[in-house]
Amino acid sequence: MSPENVERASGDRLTVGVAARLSQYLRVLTQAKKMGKEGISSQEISEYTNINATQIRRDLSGFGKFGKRGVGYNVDALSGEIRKILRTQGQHNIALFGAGRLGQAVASSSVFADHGFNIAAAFDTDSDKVGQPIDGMQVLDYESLTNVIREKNIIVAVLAVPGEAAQQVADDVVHAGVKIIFNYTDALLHVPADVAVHTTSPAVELLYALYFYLA
Amino acid sequence: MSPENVERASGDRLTVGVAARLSQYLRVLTQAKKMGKEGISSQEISEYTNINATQIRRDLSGFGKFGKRGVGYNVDALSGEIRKILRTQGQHNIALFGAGRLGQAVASSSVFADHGFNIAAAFDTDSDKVGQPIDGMQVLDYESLTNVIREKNIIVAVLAVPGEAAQQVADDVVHAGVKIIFNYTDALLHVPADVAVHTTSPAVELLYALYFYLA
DNA sequence: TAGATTGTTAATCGATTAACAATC
DNA sequence: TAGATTGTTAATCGATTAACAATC
Repeated sequence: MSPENVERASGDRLTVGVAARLSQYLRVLTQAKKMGKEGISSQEISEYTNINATQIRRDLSGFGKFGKRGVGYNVDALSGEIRKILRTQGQHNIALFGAGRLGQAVASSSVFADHGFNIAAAFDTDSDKVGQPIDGMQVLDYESLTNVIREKNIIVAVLAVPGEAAQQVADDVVHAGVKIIFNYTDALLHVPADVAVHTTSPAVELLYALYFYLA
Repeated sequence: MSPENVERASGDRLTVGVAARLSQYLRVLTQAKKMGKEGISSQEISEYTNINATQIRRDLSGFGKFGKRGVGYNVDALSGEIRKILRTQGQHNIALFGAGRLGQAVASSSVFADHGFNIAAAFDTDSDKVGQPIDGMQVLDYESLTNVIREKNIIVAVLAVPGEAAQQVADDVVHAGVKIIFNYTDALLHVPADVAVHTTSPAVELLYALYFYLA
């Protein structure tokens, strides 16, 4: 083991860049496995992530020799190693807010389940939606959020509500103990410093892809 | 103007990093305007994007002096400047594939419209959905995609179809001339080198947020 | 004037890339 | 053996950060 590996193994935090890239590799590996692929090369991962193949090999070799020269990486084995590094081998309960079309789409998708995230509760303020089924669960009354979040030890909230309601929901879930908010709305959310907000912005990614197409 | 500005103004391509960050700033500015904000500081933009405030000022000052010391930036003016830099002032037609819950959620959202993207056509293979209204349009038959894409000069396709159908749709839209694919499915898409694929992966972002929460 | 925030520099750190020996 | 791909080095480039004068 190189000195660098010893440091890493001894529990240093990953840099933001490394953690983000490892997560990307895991997405590709998870999907590759679903598609029945057993092996994969750094070049293939590169094509799916737009991350340089040398960078990928460099990131991985910082934690061990996971590949076979001339062959590539084993999909299952590499997935396991990355999960270990990211310490995300367990299941995590998450809460979904908003049982509209977007909320239903999120609930019925396998993207969260594939990565160990279990939608443990879904909430809506609309009394017509409360009690209705959503992905095998019942939509819960928004008023019950604090108790449910505490009971089920939920630290991740997914916001699929109207933009106007987003800040109120953010305030309420933070008060109940949520530390990570995944924001599907376009609202700019104010949260305490110890809470992380991730906002999806498809249009932003398009803008930027378009620049490189037009230029 | 510094030599660097002269270079930029003369038509050099932005680096990937700069273009990505400018797009982020534009998302915040667009939303800040919606919320009635007239001015904004680099510190505020930093809070919403998780990009360092010095980095933001540095990025912007490479193109001109857009701010006022002691005051900050004017939201409208700065939006305009960034749009100029990204050359995305016009309207762009995009095509939506899949009129299920996710497709409907995408169509009824304002995220694309806010940034000048006009959903000019929506397609589905399900004959029950074809002809039905979606966000003021009619869902079109999937078979008509090639003609519609060429007629409306569409270079961006948004995929909200089942994962199993994604590669076929990608092949078809590429054949019709699409250059940018926004992939909401979990499929790993094979496309020619001149086509850009952007895959949204909420679970990946959660994984990585969770790492920093757990560590 | 006092407070705030930009624009800019300089130093450091991490990402990117090409190249290639090692080895499957 | 021949071909392929990893693991690793070294050089370069861009991102990050602290610091602070300029100035609103």
